[in-house]
Amino acid sequence: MFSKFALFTIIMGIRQRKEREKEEMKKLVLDAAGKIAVSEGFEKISIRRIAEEIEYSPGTIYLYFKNRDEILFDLHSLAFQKFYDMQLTVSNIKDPFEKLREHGRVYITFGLDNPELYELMFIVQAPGNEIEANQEWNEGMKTFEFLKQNIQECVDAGYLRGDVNVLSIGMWSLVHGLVSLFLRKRMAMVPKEYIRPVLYNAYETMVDNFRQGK
Amino acid sequence: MFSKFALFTIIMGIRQRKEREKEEMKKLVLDAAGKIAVSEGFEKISIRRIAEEIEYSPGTIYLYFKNRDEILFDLHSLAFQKFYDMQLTVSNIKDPFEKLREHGRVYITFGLDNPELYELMFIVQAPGNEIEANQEWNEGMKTFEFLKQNIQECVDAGYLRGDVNVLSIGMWSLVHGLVSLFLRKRMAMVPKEYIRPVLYNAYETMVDNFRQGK
DNA sequence: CAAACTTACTGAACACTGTTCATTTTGTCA
DNA sequence: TGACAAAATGAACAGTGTTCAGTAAGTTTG
Repeated sequence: MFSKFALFTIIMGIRQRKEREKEEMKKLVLDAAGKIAVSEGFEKISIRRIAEEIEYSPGTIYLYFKNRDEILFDLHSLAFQKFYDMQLTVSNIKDPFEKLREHGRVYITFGLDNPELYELMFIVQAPGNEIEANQEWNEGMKTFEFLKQNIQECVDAGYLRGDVNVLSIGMWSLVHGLVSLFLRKRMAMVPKEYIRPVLYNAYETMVDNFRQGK
Repeated sequence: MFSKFALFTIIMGIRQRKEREKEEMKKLVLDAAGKIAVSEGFEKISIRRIAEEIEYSPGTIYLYFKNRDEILFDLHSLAFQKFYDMQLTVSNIKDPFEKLREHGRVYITFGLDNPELYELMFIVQAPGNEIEANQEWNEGMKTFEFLKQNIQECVDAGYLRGDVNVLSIGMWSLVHGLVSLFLRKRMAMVPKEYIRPVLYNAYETMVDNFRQGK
């Protein structure tokens, strides 16, 4: 017979393996869902379509996710990781205002280059339901805090005036408005081939006019 | 036998009545769809649900609309009419900048007071598909032109600097961003009971900082 | 007025969707 | 190998948009 300690170790080992296998299955599902989103659009992510992709039956997916919304929420979280990495690249810009300018450009670029991810992060209903249910949104808050920091620096340096929270919401809404109106096909006044320069131009015109002093 | 003229008159009379009846049926469908949207949310608008509401079979609806998207598009057009009426109320404000300020407030108010209509106008995919297919968006352009006029006045009066088209896209994106982030539950940093004042405040802080000279 | 024609409408059928759950298969341990 | 537990299945339920052969109602003509 095993000692109490050895038995414990074995049980914990099994538990860990099970846990690992569970995570691997979740990853399999999320990868498949992500693949479908990128190649066919996020609205084509269906349980049956994922099941087909990973060669499991539809019912199996429900052993790892409570419902479709949870899959979309997890996908949204992964998208935020990717976005956050991109966002961090502005860190090495010294001048706060120049940093803010680039910050917005990076945001718009991410939205235009990763429309399906952007939809999941900021437009699609499903992740919003989870956010509301959980009464928190760590993913969104983390990138919002990063923006706030930048805005705080701008206020401290005299580039901007006003409450940092309010200014951050305003700046975020500006870039989100630009990207989301385009993604949802409400930028009919701009020919498709000019969208990118026009969005950058609109953002920069706004942010430059916004600059105080100097 | 009838004279050629009398015969023509009769035929045209019938054609008109048929046309009228067709319009009435369309109105019946759109009213039902609008009712469902307001009471249960736009995503609950289904052909079967509308059919039940108007006491016709689902198939009948397809004799008056080519598909569900067309119903949502027509609903979106009706919403724009309502919005345009509200938008016009800022016309009597003399000072261009004061007008612009109020313009934005009216926009935000409309979005918060009519979330389902706002979704259809600026967020939901379906009307966007029609916009893209038709290569035009009269409804959106009309209200955009009205905003542009206001911005032009602001530029002429020295309140704003820059290209009118670009400035208009920027201002529109700002207010759309504020409203749509909230409607899609991405304003987690703001407690629900403060949403209205915070959105107004964010908008006004932005627009006031934006003001040139003075 | 009745027959012929036209228009309006129906509802079953097709191919989808998310989700549940009794049943079966697979894996583990004594 | 037998007993138990865990994992996976796939049929079933209630929905969705859309089509179309068939029926019912309305209109025109002989």
